[in-house]
Amino acid sequence: MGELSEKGNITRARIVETARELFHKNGVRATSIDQILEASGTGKSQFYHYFNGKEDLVHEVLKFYMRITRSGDGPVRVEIGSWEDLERFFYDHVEGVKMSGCERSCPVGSIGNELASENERVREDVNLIFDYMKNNISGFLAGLKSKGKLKKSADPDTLADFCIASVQGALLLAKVRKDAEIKYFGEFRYEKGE
Amino acid sequence: MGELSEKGNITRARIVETARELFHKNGVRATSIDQILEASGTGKSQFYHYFNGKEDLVHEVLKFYMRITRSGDGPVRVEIGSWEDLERFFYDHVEGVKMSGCERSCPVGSIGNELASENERVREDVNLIFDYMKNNISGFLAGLKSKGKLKKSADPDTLADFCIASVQGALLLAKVRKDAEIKYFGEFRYEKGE
Amino acid sequence: MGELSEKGNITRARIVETARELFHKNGVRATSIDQILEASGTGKSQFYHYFNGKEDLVHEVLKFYMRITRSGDGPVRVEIGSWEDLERFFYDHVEGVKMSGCERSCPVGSIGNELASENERVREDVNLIFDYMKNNISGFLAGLKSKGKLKKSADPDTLADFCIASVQGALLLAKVRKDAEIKYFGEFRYEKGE
Amino acid sequence: MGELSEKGNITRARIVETARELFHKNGVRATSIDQILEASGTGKSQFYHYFNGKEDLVHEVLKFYMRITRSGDGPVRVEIGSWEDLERFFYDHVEGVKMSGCERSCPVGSIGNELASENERVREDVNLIFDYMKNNISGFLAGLKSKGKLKKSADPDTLADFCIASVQGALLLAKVRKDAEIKYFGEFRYEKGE
DNA sequence: AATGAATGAGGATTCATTCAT
DNA sequence: CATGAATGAATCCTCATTCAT
Repeated sequence: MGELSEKGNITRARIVETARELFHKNGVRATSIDQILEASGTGKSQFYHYFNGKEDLVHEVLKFYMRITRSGDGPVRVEIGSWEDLERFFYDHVEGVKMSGCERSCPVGSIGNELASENERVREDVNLIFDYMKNNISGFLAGLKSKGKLKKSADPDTLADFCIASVQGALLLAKVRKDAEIKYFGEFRYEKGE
Repeated sequence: MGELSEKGNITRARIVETARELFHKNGVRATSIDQILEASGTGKSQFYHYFNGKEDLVHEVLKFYMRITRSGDGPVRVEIGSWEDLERFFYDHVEGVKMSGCERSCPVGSIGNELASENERVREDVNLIFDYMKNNISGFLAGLKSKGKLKKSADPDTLADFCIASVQGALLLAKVRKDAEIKYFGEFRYEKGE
Repeated sequence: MGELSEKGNITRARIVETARELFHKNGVRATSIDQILEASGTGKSQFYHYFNGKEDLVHEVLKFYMRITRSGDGPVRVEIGSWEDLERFFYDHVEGVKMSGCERSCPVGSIGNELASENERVREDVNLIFDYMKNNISGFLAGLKSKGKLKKSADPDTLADFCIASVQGALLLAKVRKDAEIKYFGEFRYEKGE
Repeated sequence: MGELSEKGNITRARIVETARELFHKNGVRATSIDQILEASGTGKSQFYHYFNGKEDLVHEVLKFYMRITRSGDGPVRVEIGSWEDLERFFYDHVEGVKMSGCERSCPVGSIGNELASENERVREDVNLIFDYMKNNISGFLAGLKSKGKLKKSADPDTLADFCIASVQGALLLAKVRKDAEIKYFGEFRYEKGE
């Protein structure tokens, strides 16, 4: 019933998944299409049947990240309803880094860092993902604030940005240090305090 | 009197400076040596007279960042002796981003993000720079703590890491958003409070 | 039914054949890949579709020589069943040199001479070809000896080596002299005598 | 009294000696001028003060070989006055190969093989050296013949060529096999026989 | 939907050689 | 005699992409 056959979808998905993995591991520019096709066991020009080019593939990878971020199927759960959820949001990220032997930072942030200045669509894709997470966090904080459970001076938007930035920076540090011992996430807890 | 003639040093320095600029603007992989040589007005193969290869050039660029970080000649002053200094440390970074029209993040962090996993020397170079900044900050905080001017629960090392990570993440966010309105740096101020 | 399509094989074979010719004429290092591709009328980067690099191409060329040596399809017939065959083995080589205007020596020996010290695989390839020829000769001589038709003191292996070496050296001399008047091959005949 | 100062001659000689060594080890084309200058500790463009170019250097190296061949200062003594001398001529060559771990063949023959077809002067240089050795041998054999100590059917020139070729081929074989066990040189002894 | 051959521009690097001092 | 910076063509190789089947 779909516009693509089942098998086609599978091939396509395999390409995206392999690309996602290699982009995360080595970066976008450091990953050639040939590499992706070989790693995914796909014939050479299947690629151009499913995608318009490398840029399109990057877009698809980012769409994938957006999807699992929204659905909660990914390693980072971003539905924030409690301080515990927020803390878990931090530690989900850390777990991801640890699982890679601390050799990778955030896959979305990395792509943003590498391509945002030269590719507007990529920039927007990454922005959307960051914004989605940020809104989830600021929504939670705004709720707290409306119930008087947050310092008056605290601005939910500002703090949510702070969370996103801290996570991105922390993962980069972990990669550069090859060490994911991140202690400062606990600092955010102070917000809770009266 | 130097080990290299004056003229040689000039050509070499011009290459490093141009590379630094282009690496920051477009990333290392996105910058070809030809581009660097053309932009620096250097003949085609002077490059290999002065450097062993691209990796060597990246190393030189990072050494440059280390040098200006230590000497304080760069846009970011990293001698921290007061809360004002710390705040200025944050805003120096932000200014750098704004000056680029928010199209760039931290040049050092970017290189780390792009190459740390594939190039151990680069990883170490970036690590050294981060550590230098971190130590300056934690030194200041430790001084405060010893004078009882910091919360007992606060750990200088942890908070210094937090500062570095926040800055790195904030610059990435600014780039992805094309907007450097970063408000949360003020949050760090709370440490001062008793 | 083959593992490569017919057309692909043709392009690939054309590259190998052109390389073989140019390697023989000018040497391996003196022959650039661009030259090969231009001479074979192949698009610039087809080469890396079929070969892993120049070394791989040299290997293929040597495999080709091994093949025609075994099959007897080449200019040198190496099945030795009589003194006439052995003599012909010498003169086949000489004919090859003469046909090139005495500007080339043995294509296999040349490659060995140029690359054996830096490339183990090439060394082994050349060695295999020499050994194949040597074994054919020593087999013939051993047969003679068992029938008492060779001097007792004569060692088939030693004499076979002698044949190979003489041919290689003779072709080199012919090239250096631009003259293929080689008379001494007749000397080997003496073995026959009681 | 010479046209070049003593020091100049030393520098020049050092370049030639280093080139000779590297040409023998790796081949002429595989040896860059930079390599030679670095290995000889010579400043970059001293080279063009003493030589007209790489070709000129090759010529000088071959002249060096000619000189030590004539003078007998080299590893191969080429004055042939007895069967023992001739045998020694063979084994001097073999010793040279063994000393290099069997990784090299004849330095003169190698250069001839690599460059004779593209460089007439080199071809002539190599030819001269081969001819000098050949004449020494044929002179000895002619003397024997005139005294009736050689088979009537034996032609001194032909046999001398045979000697040169055998040596060249044998050294190539030794290199390709990484084994300098050469037994067949004894075969030449038969000439002595009645 | 699939195959893989073909394209050609561009990337990093090396080289022999010349020039300015 | 000596230094080493500068040149630019050439070399090997990779890449994203298109074409023919």
